Amino acid sequence: MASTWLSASEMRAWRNFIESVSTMTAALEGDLVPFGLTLGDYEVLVRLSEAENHRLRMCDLATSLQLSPSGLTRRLDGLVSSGLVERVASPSDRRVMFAALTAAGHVKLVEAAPDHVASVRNRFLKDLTNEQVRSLGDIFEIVRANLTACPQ
Amino acid sequence: MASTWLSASEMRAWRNFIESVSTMTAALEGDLVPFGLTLGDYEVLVRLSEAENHRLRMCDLATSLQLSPSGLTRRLDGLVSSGLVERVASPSDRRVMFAALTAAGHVKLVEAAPDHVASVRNRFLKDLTNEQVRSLGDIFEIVRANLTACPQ
DNA sequence: GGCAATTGCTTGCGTGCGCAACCTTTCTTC
DNA sequence: GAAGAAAGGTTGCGCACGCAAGCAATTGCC
Repeated sequence: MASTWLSASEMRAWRNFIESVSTMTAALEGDLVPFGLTLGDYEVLVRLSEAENHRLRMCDLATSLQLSPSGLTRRLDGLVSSGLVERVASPSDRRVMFAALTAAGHVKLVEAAPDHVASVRNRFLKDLTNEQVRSLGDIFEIVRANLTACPQ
Repeated sequence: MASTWLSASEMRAWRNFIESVSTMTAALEGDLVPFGLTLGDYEVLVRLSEAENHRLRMCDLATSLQLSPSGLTRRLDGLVSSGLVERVASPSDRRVMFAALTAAGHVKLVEAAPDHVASVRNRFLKDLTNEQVRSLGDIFEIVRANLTACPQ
């Protein structure tokens, strides 16, 4: 059961999964090009739109996006120069910067979201039964829990 | 059913999935560091080891890895200078180059494989039931089929 | 209260990769 | 068989990101 090799079933799951991930990511990325957005950019907009006052501390945003601090700084540079996000200094702690959604950023998100959602459905969920979608949720909830529990 | 938004179940599947992917990739990558290998490098060694005569044409390897031609050229540069892979000119078609596993490359793969497999199991499959693993295989087989069928 | 440790963010550097341009070899078409 | 099209690989360039170092502000400890 727990041999040093993968069983046929495990192998099948792993290979199909790995293969799907890269292809799907590329497809989702491509679907966002018409909006001038990267998948990464889109994620930023989503997190900010869900946050209180449409703003988040850089470090919180970074961990939420699983991005290094420098990575987030650079990604934000792009979004700021596109006018979708702005940096706001915190009055209470002068070390921290907030990333804040601008009006234009909110508009852009509202504009792109339906397409992106359709994209997720088309590229990912389309041919799955409700039962399979539910199962998917269960499975990756377990995987996620396991990953966060892991000693790294 | 096919609204412009994701149902709760779809949302759960999507979010857990997306979150898991990046974390898991980082973890698998980290587990290979002791061997001086990248996940990408490891994939190259696997493909070559499975190929006839332990060699593949660059272009075939590139598509198999979902990598651009230039991307593969660079990745191979690294593996060649590590001595794990060598470039072999094709006698029959002088445009093509083979990427061929060296003896050292084979040794390295045999050395790293058990750890990597354990890594996949620990980070991914560990807490899943056999039924869930089977289901995972089913699901991503469908997803893969859908993705390859998609107009891009 | 003052000095170290910590936290938060940014910058310099290196790496990996895609795209476009390029060269070479082979295939196609007449 | 010669000219154009296509296929296979590599190189120049740019971009995104991680790591280590650095700087500023805050917290902790005595």
